[in-house]
Amino acid sequence: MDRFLSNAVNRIDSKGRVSVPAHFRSVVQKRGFTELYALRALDIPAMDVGGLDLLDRYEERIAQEDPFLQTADDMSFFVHGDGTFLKLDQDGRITVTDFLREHTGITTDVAFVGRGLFFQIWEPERLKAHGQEVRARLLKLRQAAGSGVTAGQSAGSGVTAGQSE
Amino acid sequence: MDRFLSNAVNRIDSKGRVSVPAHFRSVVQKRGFTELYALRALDIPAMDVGGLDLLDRYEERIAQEDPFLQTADDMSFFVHGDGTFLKLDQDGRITVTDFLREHTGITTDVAFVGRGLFFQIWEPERLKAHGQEVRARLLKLRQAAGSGVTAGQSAGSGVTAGQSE
DNA sequence: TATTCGCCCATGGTACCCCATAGATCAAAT
DNA sequence: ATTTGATCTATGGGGTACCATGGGCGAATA
Repeated sequence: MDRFLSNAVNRIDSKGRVSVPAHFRSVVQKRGFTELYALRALDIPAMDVGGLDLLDRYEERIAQEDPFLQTADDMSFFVHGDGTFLKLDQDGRITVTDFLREHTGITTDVAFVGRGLFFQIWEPERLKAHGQEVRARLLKLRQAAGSGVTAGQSAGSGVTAGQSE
Repeated sequence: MDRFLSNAVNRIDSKGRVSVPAHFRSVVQKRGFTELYALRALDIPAMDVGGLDLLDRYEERIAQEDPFLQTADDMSFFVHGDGTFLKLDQDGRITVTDFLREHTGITTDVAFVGRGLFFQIWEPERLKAHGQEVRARLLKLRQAAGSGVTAGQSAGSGVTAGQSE
């Protein structure tokens, strides 16, 4: 399997390090990532983490915009300014910096959530709350639109698969 | 990686010096910048810092304007008249001049923000405020983008709509 | 002369390397 | 099925190199 799947909660040690789940590490290796790129998610207190391809994809998107309009500038500000590299140490751990803590609210434990081509980092309690919100939204969506909706909507999303515990 | 990424806040010492983040310095070297140019960003209290290519970028923008309009002349004046060199000392520090302070509002601390091919210098509090504005605009953009976005929105991740796959 | 600027070194903190260990997981064997 | 043993994984800690920061000093400048 070369997709990020399932989720796990690990503890931050006294030096501020936390193990990336072994399964995720093997995916990272299989996909040939040498560095991890982490980005603050827009409207949720989580970091999106992936390989350089994640960054490439964003930069391609930015390139489509008129480089002198505000939108392109905003996007670059977001992708470059609110992004960072996470270095895996030799034991497969990352250092949880203030930058990560600030956006996520992480203090002592880190939740890792597989999302297919990338994964996310959460503060465990907030993840739980968010999971319930997502579930409620999906339920409402299905009830509103009838039976065929689930398949049609989840086509480009991966939410239904990745979020379930 | 040879792009300016992530952000950091460093303190100005009693001599008016501040360290450029080590990661940025390595990018400067990798990209072969022999000198750093600092230009006033157009509509924000920040300095754009980069190599010669930074000037090219600005001039390209000016070229887009009608040369008979005042805008082009204003821009040229602004860019060429208000640029400086930033000299890195042996320990990778730059001196924060009054010129920098004036445009940015910097007093005791400097925020460095990666922007891909260049980086920016901000007063930390103003940066934070600007970041919130940018995020709000991007969020609005995504919500306005239409139906395909719904899934991407719960996926919570990026500027682009189709997040996974 | 007074001030600034560039170069040098010192230091505390942090990030990274290496190794150790307890618990979990899995396999084979009884 | 239970037990036993080998491997894998998360976690802890020691040591080291790097980095941000502070300060000294001499040369250039005003």
